[in-house]
Amino acid sequence: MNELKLFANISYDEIEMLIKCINAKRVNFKKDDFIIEADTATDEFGILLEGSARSVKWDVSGKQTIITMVEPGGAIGVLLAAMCGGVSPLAVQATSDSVVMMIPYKRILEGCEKNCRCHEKLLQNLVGIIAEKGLELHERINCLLEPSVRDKILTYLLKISREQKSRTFILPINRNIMAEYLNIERSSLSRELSRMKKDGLIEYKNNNFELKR
Amino acid sequence: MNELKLFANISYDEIEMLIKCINAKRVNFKKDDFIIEADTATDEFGILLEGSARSVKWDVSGKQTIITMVEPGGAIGVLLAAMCGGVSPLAVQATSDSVVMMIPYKRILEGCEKNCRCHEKLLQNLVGIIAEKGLELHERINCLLEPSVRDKILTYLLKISREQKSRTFILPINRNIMAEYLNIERSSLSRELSRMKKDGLIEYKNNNFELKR
DNA sequence: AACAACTTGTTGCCTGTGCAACATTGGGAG
DNA sequence: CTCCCAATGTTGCACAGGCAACAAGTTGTT
Repeated sequence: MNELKLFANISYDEIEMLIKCINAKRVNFKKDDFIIEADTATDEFGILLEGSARSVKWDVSGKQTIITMVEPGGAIGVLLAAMCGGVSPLAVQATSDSVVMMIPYKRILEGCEKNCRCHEKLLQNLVGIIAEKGLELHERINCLLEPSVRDKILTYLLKISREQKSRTFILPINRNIMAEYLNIERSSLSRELSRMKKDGLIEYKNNNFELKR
Repeated sequence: MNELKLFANISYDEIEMLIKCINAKRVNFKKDDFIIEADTATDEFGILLEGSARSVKWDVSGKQTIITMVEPGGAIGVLLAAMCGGVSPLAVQATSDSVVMMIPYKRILEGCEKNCRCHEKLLQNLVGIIAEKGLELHERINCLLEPSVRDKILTYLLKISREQKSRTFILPINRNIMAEYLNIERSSLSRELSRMKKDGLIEYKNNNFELKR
Protein backbone atom coordinates (compact mmCIF):
# COMPACT_ATOMS: atom_id res chain seq x y z
CA MET A 1 0.00 0.00 0.00
CA ASN A 2 2.98 2.29 0.41
CA GLU A 3 3.40 2.51 -3.35
CA LEU A 4 0.37 4.78 -3.33
CA LYS A 5 1.05 8.41 -4.08
CA LEU A 6 -0.94 9.40 -1.05
CA PHE A 7 1.58 7.64 1.15
CA ALA A 8 4.72 8.52 -0.76
CA ASN A 9 7.72 9.20 1.47
CA ILE A 10 6.01 7.88 4.56
CA SER A 11 7.38 4.84 6.34
CA TYR A 12 5.41 1.66 6.59
CA ASP A 13 4.94 2.00 10.34
CA GLU A 14 3.71 5.52 9.98
CA ILE A 15 1.29 4.50 7.24
CA GLU A 16 -0.25 1.86 9.50
CA MET A 17 -0.67 4.45 12.17
CA LEU A 18 -2.06 7.03 9.77
CA ILE A 19 -4.66 4.71 8.31
CA LYS A 20 -6.18 4.27 11.74
CA CYS A 21 -5.78 7.92 12.58
CA ILE A 22 -7.53 9.25 9.46
CA ASN A 23 -10.14 6.52 9.69
CA ALA A 24 -9.58 5.14 6.20
CA LYS A 25 -11.85 2.24 5.22
CA ARG A 26 -11.77 -0.37 2.50
CA VAL A 27 -15.01 -0.48 0.56
CA ASN A 28 -15.93 -2.99 -2.15
CA PHE A 29 -17.87 -2.06 -5.27
CA LYS A 30 -19.29 -4.36 -7.90
CA LYS A 31 -19.02 -3.60 -11.61
CA ASP A 32 -21.38 -0.73 -12.55
CA ASP A 33 -21.84 0.35 -8.91
CA PHE A 34 -21.62 4.06 -8.31
CA ILE A 35 -18.73 5.03 -6.07
CA ILE A 36 -19.92 8.63 -6.14
CA GLU A 37 -23.33 9.72 -7.33
CA ALA A 38 -24.01 12.90 -9.26
CA ASP A 39 -25.69 15.83 -7.52
CA THR A 40 -24.79 14.66 -4.04
CA ALA A 41 -22.36 16.13 -1.53
CA THR A 42 -19.76 14.09 0.27
CA ASP A 43 -17.05 14.57 2.85
CA GLU A 44 -15.02 11.59 1.69
CA PHE A 45 -12.72 10.94 -1.17
CA GLY A 46 -11.33 7.63 -2.36
CA ILE A 47 -8.18 6.02 -3.66
CA LEU A 48 -8.81 3.17 -6.07
CA LEU A 49 -6.92 0.12 -4.78
CA GLU A 50 -8.12 -2.56 -7.19
CA GLY A 51 -10.31 -2.57 -10.29
CA SER A 52 -11.13 0.33 -12.56
CA ALA A 53 -13.59 3.19 -12.71
CA ARG A 54 -14.59 6.20 -14.71
CA SER A 55 -16.18 9.53 -13.99
CA VAL A 56 -19.21 10.18 -16.14
CA LYS A 57 -21.72 12.93 -16.65
CA TRP A 58 -25.14 13.11 -18.26
CA ASP A 59 -26.35 16.23 -19.99
CA VAL A 60 -29.94 17.42 -19.88
CA SER A 61 -30.92 15.33 -22.88
CA GLY A 62 -29.59 12.19 -21.20
CA LYS A 63 -26.47 11.70 -23.28
CA GLN A 64 -23.68 10.14 -21.23
CA THR A 65 -20.11 11.34 -21.50
CA ILE A 66 -16.95 9.99 -19.93
CA ILE A 67 -14.87 12.63 -18.24
CA THR A 68 -11.88 10.67 -16.98
CA MET A 69 -10.74 7.09 -16.51
CA VAL A 70 -9.43 5.95 -13.12
CA GLU A 71 -6.76 3.27 -12.66
CA PRO A 72 -5.56 1.70 -9.40
CA GLY A 73 -3.71 4.29 -7.36
CA GLY A 74 -5.88 7.02 -8.85
CA ALA A 75 -8.01 9.36 -6.81
CA ILE A 76 -11.78 9.50 -6.79
CA GLY A 77 -13.70 12.60 -5.86
CA VAL A 78 -10.78 14.62 -4.48
CA LEU A 79 -11.90 17.80 -6.18
CA LEU A 80 -15.43 17.24 -4.94
CA ALA A 81 -14.37 16.60 -1.35
CA ALA A 82 -12.11 19.62 -1.39
CA MET A 83 -15.10 21.72 -2.41
CA CYS A 84 -16.48 21.31 1.09
CA GLY A 85 -20.18 20.67 0.73
CA GLY A 86 -20.60 21.34 -2.96
CA VAL A 87 -22.59 18.80 -4.93
CA SER A 88 -20.84 16.58 -7.41
CA PRO A 89 -21.02 17.66 -11.05
CA LEU A 90 -20.49 14.05 -12.04
CA ALA A 91 -20.74 10.43 -11.01
CA VAL A 92 -17.95 7.91 -10.60
CA GLN A 93 -18.79 4.40 -11.66
CA ALA A 94 -16.85 1.17 -11.19
CA THR A 95 -16.18 -0.47 -14.56
CA SER A 96 -15.12 -3.72 -12.93
CA ASP A 97 -15.33 -5.11 -9.42
CA SER A 98 -13.28 -2.65 -7.39
CA VAL A 99 -11.84 -1.91 -3.98
CA VAL A 100 -11.60 1.67 -2.84
CA MET A 101 -10.00 3.19 0.21
CA MET A 102 -12.45 5.82 1.43
CA ILE A 103 -11.02 8.62 3.54
CA PRO A 104 -12.86 11.40 5.36
CA TYR A 105 -11.46 14.50 3.74
CA LYS A 106 -11.34 16.58 6.89
CA ARG A 107 -9.23 14.05 8.70
CA ILE A 108 -6.46 14.72 6.23
CA LEU A 109 -6.96 18.43 6.06
CA GLU A 110 -7.04 19.09 9.75
CA GLY A 111 -4.43 16.70 11.08
CA CYS A 112 -4.79 14.95 14.39
CA GLU A 113 -4.31 16.16 17.92
CA LYS A 114 -0.89 14.51 18.07
CA ASN A 115 0.01 16.71 15.14
CA CYS A 116 2.54 14.22 13.90
CA ARG A 117 5.00 15.06 11.17
CA CYS A 118 3.74 12.45 8.73
CA HIS A 119 0.34 14.06 8.77
CA GLU A 120 1.82 17.10 7.14
CA LYS A 121 3.46 14.91 4.53
CA LEU A 122 0.10 13.32 3.86
CA LEU A 123 -1.46 16.70 3.17
CA GLN A 124 1.37 17.57 0.81
CA ASN A 125 0.81 14.33 -1.08
CA LEU A 126 -2.89 15.11 -1.29
CA VAL A 127 -2.11 18.44 -2.92
CA GLY A 128 -0.10 16.62 -5.57
CA ILE A 129 -2.94 14.21 -6.21
CA ILE A 130 -5.46 17.01 -6.61
CA ALA A 131 -3.16 18.86 -8.99
CA GLU A 132 -2.72 15.71 -11.04
CA LYS A 133 -6.48 15.45 -11.31
CA GLY A 134 -6.58 18.98 -12.66
CA LEU A 135 -4.00 18.05 -15.25
CA GLU A 136 -6.16 15.16 -16.42
CA LEU A 137 -8.97 17.60 -17.00
CA HIS A 138 -6.60 19.70 -19.08
CA GLU A 139 -5.83 16.74 -21.30
CA ARG A 140 -9.54 16.12 -21.60
CA ILE A 141 -10.03 19.71 -22.72
CA ASN A 142 -7.18 19.41 -25.22
CA CYS A 143 -9.05 16.66 -27.04
CA LEU A 144 -12.41 18.42 -26.90
CA LEU A 145 -11.00 21.67 -28.26
CA GLU A 146 -9.78 20.16 -31.50
CA PRO A 147 -12.08 21.25 -34.32
CA SER A 148 -12.31 18.08 -36.40
CA VAL A 149 -12.80 14.41 -35.68
CA ARG A 150 -9.37 13.69 -37.15
CA ASP A 151 -7.64 16.20 -34.90
CA LYS A 152 -9.45 14.84 -31.87
CA ILE A 153 -8.33 11.32 -32.66
CA LEU A 154 -4.75 12.41 -33.30
CA THR A 155 -4.62 14.36 -30.04
CA TYR A 156 -5.85 11.34 -28.15
CA LEU A 157 -3.51 8.89 -29.90
CA LEU A 158 -0.58 11.21 -29.21
CA LYS A 159 -1.50 11.30 -25.53
CA ILE A 160 -1.55 7.50 -25.34
CA SER A 161 1.66 7.26 -27.37
CA ARG A 162 3.33 9.67 -24.95
CA GLU A 163 2.09 7.71 -21.95
CA GLN A 164 3.38 4.42 -23.35
CA LYS A 165 6.57 6.10 -24.61
CA SER A 166 6.36 4.49 -28.04
CA ARG A 167 4.91 5.19 -31.47
CA THR A 168 3.42 1.71 -31.41
CA PHE A 169 1.03 1.17 -28.57
CA ILE A 170 -2.03 -0.65 -27.39
CA LEU A 171 -5.23 1.32 -27.10
CA PRO A 172 -6.51 0.80 -23.55
CA ILE A 173 -10.17 1.30 -24.45
CA ASN A 174 -12.58 0.13 -27.13
CA ARG A 175 -14.10 2.23 -29.89
CA ASN A 176 -17.35 2.92 -28.04
CA ILE A 177 -15.53 4.35 -25.06
CA MET A 178 -13.07 6.23 -27.23
CA ALA A 179 -15.89 7.86 -29.19
CA GLU A 180 -17.60 8.81 -25.94
CA TYR A 181 -14.38 10.25 -24.54
CA LEU A 182 -13.77 12.32 -27.68
CA ASN A 183 -17.41 13.35 -27.75
CA ILE A 184 -17.97 12.13 -31.30
CA GLU A 185 -20.07 9.48 -33.03
CA ARG A 186 -18.70 5.96 -32.97
CA SER A 187 -19.36 5.59 -36.69
CA SER A 188 -17.55 8.85 -37.40
CA LEU A 189 -14.63 7.55 -35.38
CA SER A 190 -14.47 4.34 -37.42
CA ARG A 191 -14.84 6.23 -40.67
CA GLU A 192 -12.07 8.67 -39.85
CA LEU A 193 -9.73 5.92 -38.57
CA SER A 194 -10.05 4.19 -41.97
CA ARG A 195 -9.36 7.44 -43.79
CA MET A 196 -6.30 8.08 -41.63
CA LYS A 197 -5.01 4.61 -42.40
CA LYS A 198 -5.64 5.19 -46.12
CA ASP A 199 -3.78 8.51 -45.86
CA GLY A 200 -0.81 6.76 -44.29
CA LEU A 201 -1.10 8.65 -41.03
CA ILE A 202 -1.58 5.62 -38.85
CA GLU A 203 -1.61 1.84 -38.98
CA TYR A 204 -3.79 -0.33 -36.77
CA LYS A 205 -5.24 -3.75 -36.28
CA ASN A 206 -7.71 -4.19 -33.47
CA ASN A 207 -6.27 -2.19 -30.60
CA ASN A 208 -2.65 -2.24 -31.75
CA PHE A 209 -1.85 1.17 -33.15
CA GLU A 210 1.13 2.82 -34.78
CA LEU A 211 1.62 6.51 -35.44
CA LYS A 212 3.40 6.78 -38.79
CA ARG A 213 4.42 10.45 -38.66
CA MET B 1 -5.41 41.65 1.53
CA ASN B 2 -6.99 39.42 4.14
CA GLU B 3 -10.09 39.03 2.03
CA LEU B 4 -8.05 36.70 -0.14
CA LYS B 5 -9.01 33.04 0.03
CA LEU B 6 -5.39 32.12 0.49
CA PHE B 7 -5.39 34.03 3.79
CA ALA B 8 -8.88 33.11 4.97
CA ASN B 9 -9.12 32.59 8.72
CA ILE B 10 -5.68 34.00 9.37
CA SER B 11 -5.25 37.13 11.44
CA TYR B 12 -3.84 40.28 9.97
CA ASP B 13 -0.66 40.10 12.06
CA GLU B 14 -0.07 36.53 11.03
CA ILE B 15 -0.63 37.41 7.37
CA GLU B 16 2.04 40.09 7.56
CA MET B 17 4.40 37.61 9.08
CA LEU B 18 3.50 34.92 6.56
CA ILE B 19 4.06 37.13 3.56
CA LYS B 20 7.63 37.67 4.58
CA CYS B 21 8.08 34.07 5.59
CA ILE B 22 6.88 32.58 2.31
CA ASN B 23 8.70 35.25 0.36
CA ALA B 24 5.65 36.52 -1.53
CA LYS B 25 6.35 39.33 -3.97
CA ARG B 26 4.18 41.84 -5.78
CA VAL B 27 4.82 41.82 -9.51
CA ASN B 28 3.30 44.21 -12.03
CA PHE B 29 2.21 43.13 -15.50
CA LYS B 30 1.09 45.32 -18.37
CA LYS B 31 -1.89 44.44 -20.53
CA ASP B 32 -1.04 41.50 -22.82
CA ASP B 33 2.05 40.53 -20.78
CA PHE B 34 2.43 36.85 -20.10
CA ILE B 35 2.27 36.00 -16.42
CA ILE B 36 3.03 32.39 -17.24
CA GLU B 37 4.37 31.21 -20.57
CA ALA B 38 3.39 27.96 -22.23
CA ASP B 39 5.85 25.05 -22.27
CA THR B 40 7.90 26.36 -19.37
CA ALA B 41 8.25 25.03 -15.85
CA THR B 42 7.90 27.18 -12.77
CA ASP B 43 8.11 26.84 -9.03
CA GLU B 44 5.88 29.81 -8.34
CA PHE B 45 2.20 30.41 -8.47
CA GLY B 46 0.32 33.68 -8.30
CA ILE B 47 -2.72 35.29 -6.78
CA LEU B 48 -4.21 38.06 -8.93
CA LEU B 49 -4.49 41.18 -6.77
CA GLU B 50 -5.59 43.76 -9.35
CA GLY B 51 -6.52 43.61 -13.01
CA SER B 52 -7.67 40.61 -15.00
CA ALA B 53 -6.15 37.71 -16.86
CA ARG B 54 -6.98 34.61 -18.80
CA SER B 55 -5.35 31.29 -19.44
CA VAL B 56 -4.99 30.51 -23.11
CA LYS B 57 -3.72 27.69 -25.27
CA TRP B 58 -2.72 27.41 -28.90
CA ASP B 59 -3.23 24.21 -30.83
CA VAL B 60 -0.77 22.98 -33.46
CA SER B 61 -2.46 24.97 -36.21
CA GLY B 62 -2.08 28.18 -34.22
CA LYS B 63 -5.69 28.65 -33.20
CA GLN B 64 -5.97 30.32 -29.80
CA THR B 65 -8.48 29.18 -27.22
CA ILE B 66 -9.35 30.62 -23.85
CA ILE B 67 -9.38 28.06 -21.08
CA THR B 68 -10.39 30.11 -18.07
CA MET B 69 -10.83 33.71 -17.01
CA VAL B 70 -9.13 35.01 -13.86
CA GLU B 71 -10.56 37.74 -11.64
CA PRO B 72 -8.87 39.47 -8.66
CA GLY B 73 -8.46 36.97 -5.85
CA GLY B 74 -8.16 34.16 -8.37
CA ALA B 75 -5.19 31.85 -8.59
CA ILE B 76 -2.72 31.65 -11.44
CA GLY B 77 -0.73 28.55 -12.19
CA VAL B 78 -1.53 26.63 -9.01
CA LEU B 79 -2.03 23.37 -10.85
CA LEU B 80 1.18 23.91 -12.74
CA ALA B 81 3.22 24.71 -9.65
CA ALA B 82 1.76 21.71 -7.84
CA MET B 83 2.96 19.53 -10.71
CA CYS B 84 6.53 20.04 -9.49
CA GLY B 85 8.63 20.59 -12.55
CA GLY B 86 6.11 19.80 -15.25
CA VAL B 87 5.86 22.23 -18.14
CA SER B 88 2.81 24.40 -18.50
CA PRO B 89 0.18 23.17 -20.94
CA LEU B 90 -0.99 26.76 -21.31
CA ALA B 91 -0.10 30.41 -20.95
CA VAL B 92 -1.64 32.99 -18.65
CA GLN B 93 -1.95 36.45 -20.11
CA ALA B 94 -2.90 39.72 -18.43
CA THR B 95 -5.93 41.24 -20.17
CA SER B 96 -5.44 44.56 -18.42
CA ASP B 97 -2.65 46.09 -16.34
CA SER B 98 -2.40 43.73 -13.40
CA VAL B 99 -0.72 43.16 -10.07
CA VAL B 100 0.06 39.62 -9.03
CA MET B 101 1.35 38.23 -5.77
CA MET B 102 3.91 35.62 -6.75
CA ILE B 103 4.63 32.92 -4.21
CA PRO B 104 7.25 30.16 -4.33
CA TYR B 105 5.15 27.04 -4.20
CA LYS B 106 7.50 25.06 -1.99
CA ARG B 107 7.47 27.71 0.69
CA ILE B 108 3.81 27.01 1.22
CA LEU B 109 4.06 23.28 0.88
CA GLU B 110 6.95 22.76 3.23
CA GLY B 111 6.23 25.23 5.97
CA CYS B 112 8.94 27.14 7.76
CA GLU B 113 11.36 26.07 10.44
CA LYS B 114 9.27 27.82 13.06
CA ASN B 115 6.47 25.50 11.97
CA CYS B 116 3.83 27.97 13.01
CA ARG B 117 0.16 27.06 13.16
CA CYS B 118 -0.93 29.56 10.51
CA HIS B 119 1.33 27.88 7.99
CA GLU B 120 -0.81 24.81 8.16
CA LYS B 121 -3.90 26.91 7.66
CA LEU B 122 -2.26 28.43 4.61
CA LEU B 123 -1.71 25.01 3.10
CA GLN B 124 -5.34 24.09 3.77
CA ASN B 125 -6.47 27.24 2.00
CA LEU B 126 -4.23 26.41 -0.93
CA VAL B 127 -5.90 23.02 -1.27
CA GLY B 128 -9.26 24.78 -1.51
CA ILE B 129 -7.95 27.11 -4.19
CA ILE B 130 -6.56 24.25 -6.26
CA ALA B 131 -9.84 22.35 -5.97
CA GLU B 132 -11.73 25.44 -7.10
CA LYS B 133 -9.50 25.63 -10.14
CA GLY B 134 -10.42 22.07 -10.95
CA LEU B 135 -14.08 22.95 -10.71
CA GLU B 136 -13.62 25.76 -13.21
CA LEU B 137 -12.20 23.24 -15.63
CA HIS B 138 -15.30 21.13 -15.10
CA GLU B 139 -17.53 24.00 -16.06
CA ARG B 140 -15.36 24.57 -19.09
CA ILE B 141 -15.84 20.94 -20.07
CA ASN B 142 -19.60 21.22 -19.54
CA CYS B 143 -19.79 23.89 -22.23
CA LEU B 144 -17.49 22.07 -24.63
CA LEU B 145 -19.40 18.81 -24.35
CA GLU B 146 -22.67 20.24 -25.58
CA PRO B 147 -23.30 19.03 -29.11
CA SER B 148 -24.78 22.12 -30.74
CA VAL B 149 -23.97 25.80 -30.78
CA ARG B 150 -27.32 26.53 -29.16
CA ASP B 151 -26.70 24.13 -26.30
CA LYS B 152 -23.23 25.55 -25.74
CA ILE B 153 -24.61 29.06 -25.52
CA LEU B 154 -27.41 28.00 -23.18
CA THR B 155 -25.01 26.17 -20.90
CA TYR B 156 -22.81 29.23 -20.70
CA LEU B 157 -25.69 31.65 -20.15
CA LEU B 158 -27.06 29.40 -17.39
CA LYS B 159 -23.68 29.40 -15.71
CA ILE B 160 -23.55 33.20 -15.74
CA SER B 161 -27.17 33.44 -14.64
CA ARG B 162 -26.39 31.13 -11.72
CA GLU B 163 -23.34 33.15 -10.77
CA GLN B 164 -25.29 36.42 -10.80
CA LYS B 165 -28.30 34.75 -9.16
CA SER B 166 -30.78 36.26 -11.60
CA ARG B 167 -32.43 35.42 -14.90
CA THR B 168 -31.46 38.87 -16.12
CA PHE B 169 -27.74 39.46 -16.09
CA ILE B 170 -24.89 41.28 -17.70
CA LEU B 171 -22.55 39.27 -19.87
CA PRO B 172 -19.04 39.87 -18.53
CA ILE B 173 -17.32 39.28 -21.88
CA ASN B 174 -17.79 40.35 -25.47
CA ARG B 175 -18.86 38.14 -28.38
CA ASN B 176 -15.33 37.47 -29.58
CA ILE B 177 -14.24 36.14 -26.22
CA MET B 178 -17.47 34.25 -25.74
CA ALA B 179 -17.09 32.50 -29.09
CA GLU B 180 -13.51 31.62 -28.24
CA TYR B 181 -14.53 30.27 -24.85
CA LEU B 182 -17.28 28.12 -26.37
CA ASN B 183 -14.94 27.04 -29.14
CA ILE B 184 -17.29 28.15 -31.91
CA GLU B 185 -17.24 30.73 -34.71
CA ARG B 186 -18.14 34.26 -33.73
CA SER B 187 -20.52 34.52 -36.67
CA SER B 188 -22.20 31.26 -35.68
CA LEU B 189 -22.61 32.67 -32.17
CA SER B 190 -24.30 35.82 -33.48
CA ARG B 191 -26.47 33.80 -35.84
CA GLU B 192 -27.64 31.44 -33.11
CA LEU B 193 -28.23 34.25 -30.60
CA SER B 194 -30.61 35.88 -33.11
CA ARG B 195 -32.39 32.59 -33.67
CA MET B 196 -32.76 32.05 -29.95
CA LYS B 197 -34.23 35.53 -29.58
CA LYS B 198 -36.60 34.81 -32.46
CA ASP B 199 -37.60 31.53 -30.79
CA GLY B 200 -38.39 33.38 -27.56
CA LEU B 201 -35.70 31.58 -25.58
CA ILE B 202 -33.78 34.68 -24.62
CA GLU B 203 -33.89 38.43 -24.84
CA TYR B 204 -30.83 40.64 -25.12
CA LYS B 205 -29.56 44.05 -26.00
CA ASN B 206 -25.83 44.55 -26.04
CA ASN B 207 -24.56 42.66 -23.04
CA ASN B 208 -27.81 42.72 -21.06
CA PHE B 209 -29.35 39.28 -21.24
CA GLU B 210 -32.50 37.64 -20.02
CA LEU B 211 -33.28 33.93 -19.95
CA LYS B 212 -36.99 33.58 -20.77
CA ARG B 213 -37.51 29.93 -19.84
C1' DA C 1 -19.29 66.76 -37.19
C1' DA C 2 -16.19 63.62 -39.18
C1' DC C 3 -13.37 59.88 -39.11
C1' DA C 4 -11.19 55.66 -37.59
C1' DA C 5 -11.25 51.46 -35.20
C1' DC C 6 -13.63 48.05 -33.15
C1' DT C 7 -17.71 45.22 -32.04
C1' DT C 8 -21.75 42.97 -33.49
C1' DG C 9 -25.03 41.17 -36.88
C1' DT C 10 -26.24 39.04 -41.50
C1' DT C 11 -25.95 35.94 -45.28
C1' DG C 12 -24.52 32.38 -49.00
C1' DC C 13 -21.82 28.61 -49.75
C1' DC C 14 -19.96 24.06 -48.93
C1' DT C 15 -17.89 20.60 -46.19
C1' DG C 16 -17.71 17.59 -42.14
C1' DT C 17 -20.03 14.84 -39.33
C1' DG C 18 -24.27 13.25 -36.79
C1' DC C 19 -27.56 9.85 -37.60
C1' DA C 20 -29.58 5.61 -39.05
C1' DA C 21 -29.34 1.33 -41.17
C1' DC C 22 -26.80 -2.44 -42.47
C1' DA C 23 -22.49 -5.54 -43.12
C1' DT C 24 -18.64 -7.86 -41.21
C1' DT C 25 -15.70 -9.75 -37.81
C1' DG C 26 -14.48 -11.99 -33.53
C1' DG C 27 -15.03 -14.35 -29.26
C1' DG C 28 -17.49 -17.16 -25.93
C1' DA C 29 -20.99 -20.82 -24.81
C1' DG C 30 -23.19 -24.91 -25.87
C1' DC D 1 -18.73 -27.04 -35.34
C1' DT D 2 -22.89 -23.72 -34.82
C1' DC D 3 -25.22 -20.09 -32.76
C1' DC D 4 -25.37 -15.71 -30.52
C1' DC D 5 -24.05 -11.24 -29.20
C1' DA D 6 -20.97 -7.55 -28.95
C1' DA D 7 -17.56 -4.84 -31.23
C1' DT D 8 -16.17 -2.80 -35.34
C1' DG D 9 -16.53 -1.15 -40.04
C1' DT D 10 -19.17 0.90 -44.07
C1' DT D 11 -22.18 3.97 -46.42
C1' DG D 12 -26.04 7.43 -48.01
C1' DC D 13 -28.29 11.35 -46.58
C1' DA D 14 -29.29 15.76 -44.52
C1' DC D 15 -28.10 19.73 -42.26
C1' DA D 16 -25.50 22.37 -38.64
C1' DG D 17 -22.02 25.23 -38.51
C1' DG D 18 -17.22 26.80 -40.27
C1' DC D 19 -15.62 30.21 -43.32
C1' DA D 20 -15.47 34.47 -45.79
C1' DA D 21 -17.19 38.73 -47.06
C1' DC D 22 -19.87 42.49 -46.06
C1' DA D 23 -23.23 45.56 -43.46
C1' DA D 24 -24.60 47.96 -39.49
C1' DG D 25 -23.89 49.70 -35.02
C1' DT D 26 -20.93 51.59 -31.24
C1' DT D 27 -17.17 54.18 -29.10
C1' DG D 28 -13.48 57.22 -28.85
C1' DT D 29 -10.60 61.00 -30.88
C1' DT D 30 -9.60 65.32 -33.02
